[in-house]
Amino acid sequence: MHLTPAMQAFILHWGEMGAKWGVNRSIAQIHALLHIAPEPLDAEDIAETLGLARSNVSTGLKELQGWKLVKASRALGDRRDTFMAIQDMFDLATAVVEGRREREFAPTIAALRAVAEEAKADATPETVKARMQETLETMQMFDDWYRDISRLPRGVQLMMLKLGAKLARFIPKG
Amino acid sequence: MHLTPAMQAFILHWGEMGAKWGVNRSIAQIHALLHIAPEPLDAEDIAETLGLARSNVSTGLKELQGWKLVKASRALGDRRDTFMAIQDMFDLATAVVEGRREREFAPTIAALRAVAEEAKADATPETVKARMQETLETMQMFDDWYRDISRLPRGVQLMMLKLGAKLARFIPKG
DNA sequence: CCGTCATTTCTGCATCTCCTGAAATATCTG
DNA sequence: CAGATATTTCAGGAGATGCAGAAATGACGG
Repeated sequence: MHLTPAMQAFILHWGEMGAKWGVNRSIAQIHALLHIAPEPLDAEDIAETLGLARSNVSTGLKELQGWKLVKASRALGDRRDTFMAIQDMFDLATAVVEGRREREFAPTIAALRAVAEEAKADATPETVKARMQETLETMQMFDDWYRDISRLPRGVQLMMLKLGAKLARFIPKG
Repeated sequence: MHLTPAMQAFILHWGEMGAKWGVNRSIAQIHALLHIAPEPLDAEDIAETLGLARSNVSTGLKELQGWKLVKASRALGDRRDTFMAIQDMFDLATAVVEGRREREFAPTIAALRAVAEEAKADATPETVKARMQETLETMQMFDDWYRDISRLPRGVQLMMLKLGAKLARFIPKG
């Protein structure tokens, strides 16, 4: 697939952003390419376009599918897969947040909960135990909030986003 | 400073979490230690406790101060700095989010805006330009939302968090 | 202005991550 | 089942990151 300079720049920036957030740069670039691509691409095409080894693209695509950011499909009577990124930006954001929550945030909360429990048994000072507990509770509060919100219908979520700070007006006092 | 097994475990998990989110593991550990420490620690103490080179602790502390997660202070008539992490968990979360927005999210939006502009001039296909535009607008929407919310008083923010999905009830229809 | 103590910068090395190309495996066709 | 095509796995190497220790810089007291 031919890339115009602007498309190259887009992919580059997307890759940078990924790198800063702990995502492999190449994988982020593959995602960027699929994100702007008007039609599904096959792995070979991606490898050529981005100048990556075919094998890498394979691994990257697998990972992106694991995050549910990319879907594979195969045209009838074709032998190779073609790949497409989630189209809707809101769905994309949801998938990313949900993925990170599930794989990184939730397990950390669970681990810290166990640690806080362990602290009760060993010689950990009271003040430290209290800090751990507070940490845990706040993280849990954020997690609960996210899970609450994520269950709402998309339309309501969008509304809340667009209302932004104005929402505060409708909050019951006290 | 002596670490009980639970404290060690806490620091380890905090470090792991940091690593997954693109933060240097040692730096995350330094932060974890300061986070649970009941009183301010000096750099020497941190280095010993975590088994890091003194120089690395220095760099790490500088970075943590840059993120406004840690404050340095010096007792009157003392020659060495002591360090303390933000105490309130909500303040911590705010500092992290604000830091990332400022350094990583906002610059990316700006870069993508420039790219979208560039795309108008070069041979980028219409569909691709549209995708870029949509991407930009959604990212901007999230950013606007965050900036809106971040300006509200802490009490209101807490209220919104605790209300969670129930907030949807107060959203005006339409 | 010199000595002490603390901090920071810098250099080289160890480790880890990531990528490539080759080999192995899987899938489909005739 | 043999051949063709696509995908995945894997071992090795290149490059990036992170760390320790040495050297340089800075701050303060006398």
